[in-house]
Amino acid sequence: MEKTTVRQLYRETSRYLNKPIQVSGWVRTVREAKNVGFIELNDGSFFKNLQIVFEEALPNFAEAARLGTGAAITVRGTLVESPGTKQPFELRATEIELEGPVAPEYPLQKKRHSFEFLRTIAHLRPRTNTFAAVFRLRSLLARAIHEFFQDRGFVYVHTPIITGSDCEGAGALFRVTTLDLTTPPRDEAGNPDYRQDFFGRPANLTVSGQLNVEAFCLAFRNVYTFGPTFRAENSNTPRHAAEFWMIEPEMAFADLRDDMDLAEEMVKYLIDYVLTRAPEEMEFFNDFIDRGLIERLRGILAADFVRLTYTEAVEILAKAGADFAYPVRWGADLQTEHERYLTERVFRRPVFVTDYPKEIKAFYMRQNDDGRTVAAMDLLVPGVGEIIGGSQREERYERLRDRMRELGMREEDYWWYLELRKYGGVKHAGFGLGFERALMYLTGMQNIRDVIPFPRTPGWLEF
RNA sequence: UCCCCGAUAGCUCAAUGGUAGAGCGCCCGGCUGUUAACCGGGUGGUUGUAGGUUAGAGUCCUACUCGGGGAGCCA
Repeated sequence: MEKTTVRQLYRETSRYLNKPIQVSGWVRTVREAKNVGFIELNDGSFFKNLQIVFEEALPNFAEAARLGTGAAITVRGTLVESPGTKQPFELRATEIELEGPVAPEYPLQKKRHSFEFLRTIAHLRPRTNTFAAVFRLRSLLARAIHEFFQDRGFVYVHTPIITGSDCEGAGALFRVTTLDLTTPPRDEAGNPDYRQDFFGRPANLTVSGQLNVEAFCLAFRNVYTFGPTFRAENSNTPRHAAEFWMIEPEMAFADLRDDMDLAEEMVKYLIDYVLTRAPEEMEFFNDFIDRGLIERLRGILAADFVRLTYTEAVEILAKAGADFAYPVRWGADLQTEHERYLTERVFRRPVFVTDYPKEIKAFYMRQNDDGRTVAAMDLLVPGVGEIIGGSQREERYERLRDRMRELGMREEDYWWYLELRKYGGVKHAGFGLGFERALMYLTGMQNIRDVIPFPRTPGWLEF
């Protein structure tokens, strides 16, 4: 008797129909009458369930009828066409073997649970429809990202998780130490003496792999990172987590236009990839999470992304006459309400905003000839907001050094980053894509905690 | 971190400052193919935590914890 998966049964039905097969999985629900019973079985291989039919002739009919939601079983029988309308076929069982019983207090019911409750049982929630779909899509999206870049010759670089620099000052840092925090060794000034710490200096978890990946960019030409990043900010929003994953491509001999071209091509590639490869999951998101999702994503495949400068954006917003809580003013960063207005009301599609004032952007962004803006770009998408932030990098040694001095940065901390500009430095550009934000955009899920298997947020480190 | 709202049975929610309830789940029974199956019965509580006000607190007050919405920071 052939061991099969539910995925195989759905994808190659004719091969298995009217043949004896064996499946193993977890019970989603049991319905029983006096002498016939039904089990919805999910084996983890496929989004949809397999209906098991068992009748009085089954030796352990009573035991099967008492199976609880969550129990693990192996079923042998024949796959037949189903007289019911909700499934094309079903497994007529000749044998049902209990692999793992389930205690009656199993918290997952067949009815809908709130996402807030399911977060408190993160070890069980992947067994629900929504999270099975979310995390299969997460896996698929990771693969799509690698395929996109590797197919285009990009080299995957593992940048360090532990760093000695605070990279661009992008947010609060998690300190990494082996010092005894109750009685740390002290230096002459009475501060903790990091010379005696593991690395002989302060160490932190990375907030970005960008600076490191630039070194590889200037060797391999086109590179990308894809890994975890950590921000110790006390951010309590549906879009922030303390631990998240980021994709950071970097291209040599490329300017801001090339950067936007890559970002647009990538976003469209990812949409097409998940629509093609996970149709059941996407249909589920469309029906139960975000009505209109698929139509919206298809529309984006066909649309050209809008590209406008920060200065143009400010003009549009100023003329809009909308009632903003924060006034629009050249020189101030765009507020969330401004970004949403642009992408959701004015253009109704993804929007690149470029050439921001240098004062509100990072030190490494390339200074424009106007002396007051830098070659930066943010990609704003309806529903999620900022999903990508990128720039052309400052490749001119003196300009970069002077900007760092203006900002009071310690050059010696960035000696190797500056050296990249001395030894064959070329124009180059890249961006950062929040992996979870992309996943939210593609699934319609509205809280980042619900697209991370075991999310870490301020005050929450369960599991 | 700031503003607003919330926390009651395993879950989702009711309860005028006056005896803590319902639906679902779970357990038992019934039902000839079910589809969130259905029908009947039963089970189920330190009302988030710690204080306070009151003759009396789920209800009012304070702090804290966690959650939701918004903002900031950003991906």
